[in-house]
Amino acid sequence: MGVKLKDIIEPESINFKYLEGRTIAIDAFNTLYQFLSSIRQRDGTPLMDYDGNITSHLSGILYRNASIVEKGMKPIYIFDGKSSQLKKNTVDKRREIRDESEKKWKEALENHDMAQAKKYASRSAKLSPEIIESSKKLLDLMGIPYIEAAGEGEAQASYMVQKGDAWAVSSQDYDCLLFGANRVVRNLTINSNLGNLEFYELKKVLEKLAISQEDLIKMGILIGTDFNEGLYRVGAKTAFKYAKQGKLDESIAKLEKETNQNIDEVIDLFKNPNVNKDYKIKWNKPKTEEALIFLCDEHGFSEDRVVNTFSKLKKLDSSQKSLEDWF
DNA sequence: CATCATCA
DNA sequence: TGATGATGG
Repeated sequence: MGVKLKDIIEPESINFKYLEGRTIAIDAFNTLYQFLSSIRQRDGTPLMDYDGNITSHLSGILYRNASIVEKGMKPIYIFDGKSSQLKKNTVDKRREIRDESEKKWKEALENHDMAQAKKYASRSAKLSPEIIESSKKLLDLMGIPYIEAAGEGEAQASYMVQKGDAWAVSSQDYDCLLFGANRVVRNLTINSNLGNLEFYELKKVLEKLAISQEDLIKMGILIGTDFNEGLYRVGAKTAFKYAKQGKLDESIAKLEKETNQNIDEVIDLFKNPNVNKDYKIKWNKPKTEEALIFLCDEHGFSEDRVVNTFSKLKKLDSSQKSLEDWF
């Protein structure tokens, strides 16, 4: 879910042209959840191969990345590492909702209510180890690099933008702004070019609100993050009001007292996140033959489609120098 | 979600 | 040619 900052920050509207030639650090778990929840049939059944393995995520990765690369962007995927103990409540709550949704999905199917079935099926999506492994394998075959975060994927991606190794983070969550990512892209989907491709520049966000990065972190904490419960009935607007009134610290103190949480730990998690600083990024030549075995032979994809889609990946091969590298 | 076929 | 709905795996 992430921190709900939407009500106080205005996105810039951009198009793909703006992202051409840019390295985009994509939050892998965030993206995989989107694919798994939305790439489904009308009754909510995900795409599957003959053996019953879920393949929705492979479909999403294949087609979206081919398009991203064709448009001249350079994607890197960032996978979550070990999640913080502070996130335990959030993780537990999500699992509960998932399990509940799975039951409701089956109930809806028995009642032949397809709309409800689809709704609850999408909420029941979960990332199994097989899904994560097969996603990494496909990225590899496409020549797209991925990195394992030490902790939170968003923290790692944000660090990489700060270092200049990526130009922006792509994630649906606003948490990256708390982690200090200079640039964040939302809604990076193929059909987002007309209208809803959102762009946030942290520096401009802070300037416009006239607050510091630390203020933003504290506001996020008052609203509630994956790592702490927020103050009751405090959303983005109220938190911003507190910032303007100079009441952030007293509100944090109140939160600590009322909910018995150590907020210093949460602030530290955002300011000094656990990140992997030793990573390398390299785009490789796509392995089309191997991909055909993996996707078509093993997972039932159409050969024509895979061949056609892989032909869009040519730009990625860093051994093939592009024009700008020559000058 | 992304692609494809179809229809105006 | 672009909007719409079914299909993909």
